[in-house]
Amino acid sequence: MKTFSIRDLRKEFGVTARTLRHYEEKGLINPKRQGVNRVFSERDKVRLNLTIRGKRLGFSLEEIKEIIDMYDSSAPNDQSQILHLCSKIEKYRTDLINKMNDITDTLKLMNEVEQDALNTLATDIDSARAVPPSSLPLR
Amino acid sequence: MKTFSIRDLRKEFGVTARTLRHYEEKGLINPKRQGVNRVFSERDKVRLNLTIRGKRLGFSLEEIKEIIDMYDSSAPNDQSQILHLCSKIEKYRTDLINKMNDITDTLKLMNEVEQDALNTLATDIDSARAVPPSSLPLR
DNA sequence: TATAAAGTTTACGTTAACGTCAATATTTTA
DNA sequence: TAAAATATTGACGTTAACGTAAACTTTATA
Repeated sequence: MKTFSIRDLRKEFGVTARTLRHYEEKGLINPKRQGVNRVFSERDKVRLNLTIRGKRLGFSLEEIKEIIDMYDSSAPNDQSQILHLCSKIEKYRTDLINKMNDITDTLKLMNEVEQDALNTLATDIDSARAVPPSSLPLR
Repeated sequence: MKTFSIRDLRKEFGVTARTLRHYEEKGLINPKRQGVNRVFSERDKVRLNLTIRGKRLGFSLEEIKEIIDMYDSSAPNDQSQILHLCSKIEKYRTDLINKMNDITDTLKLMNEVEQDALNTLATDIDSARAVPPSSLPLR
């Protein structure tokens, strides 16, 4: 199994060592040790990726841990735990769908604003054409 | 023009008075005054809505201000300002599209986890059926 | 083998986004 | 008109998510 140093992860993910240690403290990643040094696994990389993705979506580290713990461990056997898992999924699913709608609404608005701006630009250019420099008074 | 008290907004948006004052300090809303009391306009409500939407998407108040200032003011006339506006829109657009992809990826993962869990549940039920109570030894 | 480079722990610092409390003013209701 | 409710301005407190600096150990390199 491949392993990675803290330097590897810093470079690959563009985060600081402090951030990685912080994520370890919060249980988001779980590097092994060689003596005192941290040794990261492929699993750590996957979880780090999911963590960064979660951050982009505005989730707290606590929420992110709950989410990636869900699909990290294999499906639970206990029936009540399965139902609990499903209800958590349902919760985050509606949250994500809401965010999705927020995004499409925002994109629409931005398109309108952009069109407005570009129209103004086009009008400016047209009116500049209508009065070419040669027709301007020479002072 | 309709106006609204701080109480109105608190109730309608489920935020505290402190939050509204904070948003005012940051320039996200701009209530007028009647004496010392704040009087909010329809425009304030729109901007508050956009602020809350921005927060759901994980933007900072500073970013949110930049965004809603974009489509709050009418299209600028100055050509360089129009281009500047368009580049800002482009920046946020790619950001939003990235978030969109993050969301769809996350939803896919969650669907898989849920299916796994539900399959486990179904298998449990089936195996329970395969050995009906009547066929169990009576102690 | 001296020395630089990389990693570790400990612990205090910082920033954003409000929370909370005190003191005061105003406004509404009994 | 007295009491209760609502609002305002400070101003300090809090939490999350790291930043930063010191002191030290280990590892790699000249």
